[in-house]
Amino acid sequence: MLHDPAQLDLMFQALADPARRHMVERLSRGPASVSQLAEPLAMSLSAVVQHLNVLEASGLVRTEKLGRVRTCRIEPKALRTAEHWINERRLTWELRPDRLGDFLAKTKDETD
Amino acid sequence: MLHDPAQLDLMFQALADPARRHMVERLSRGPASVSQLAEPLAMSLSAVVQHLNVLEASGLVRTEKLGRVRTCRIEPKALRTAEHWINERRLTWELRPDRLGDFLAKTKDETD
DNA sequence: ACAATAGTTAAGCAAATACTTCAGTGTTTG
DNA sequence: CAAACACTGAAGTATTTGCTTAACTATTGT
Repeated sequence: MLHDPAQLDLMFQALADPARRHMVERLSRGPASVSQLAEPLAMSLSAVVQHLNVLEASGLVRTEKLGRVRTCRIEPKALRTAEHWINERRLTWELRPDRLGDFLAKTKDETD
Repeated sequence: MLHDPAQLDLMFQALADPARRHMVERLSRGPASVSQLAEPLAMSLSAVVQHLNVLEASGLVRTEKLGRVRTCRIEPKALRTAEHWINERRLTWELRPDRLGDFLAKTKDETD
């Protein structure tokens, strides 16, 4: 389960845009067509398709075309990969011997 | 604990570059100076400073100057914010009533 | 068959990125 | 005090991004 730098580039880049995060957010509540994804966004359908291609290239979203409708869904495994990369760095820091005290204090009374 | 879109933009954008992830990775193992961060990277010190400014603007890294040395350290709270945004979307998807079966099956035998 | 629907593709453009080099600014050290 | 050190900032440049419009390709409904 090694982290491929190129895929991380694509995933974080994909998540760095508010329109694309909006699309991911929508898809987290269930599959949707391109037009459904486009509907709440203030931009052309063409722009939405381009964003969708970025998401698909990153692996965060998978799409499938049936007839004239392209149905999009989230790929939880990819989300998990991005999540995991961040989590590893955070824990490496928080579990350092000299920081462990701070960490335990924080997790105890959940002031964080 | 609402997610500020602009900050998420900056954080994911910051993480979308391999050099900046390398710097975060280094910093997760402990604080470092600018030159120490630059040492393993094949680019000018000036470029590294620019990357560092991106990281600092995103809130992922905090720096402090003492004498002529700028010491950089990771900001775990910011990492957690990014991590949390992804985690929320993934769980929203995985805990959908109609998907719950799949999710439970997967977490049970850890095939994932 | 015809029109409406759903999406795709290409071209073009302004703005943002990821560097470079070069010329500084303070800060230690000998 | 002078040289080395650790950055810092500005300017320039090539590439990438995030759109737009417009023309096009399939499907589906009447």
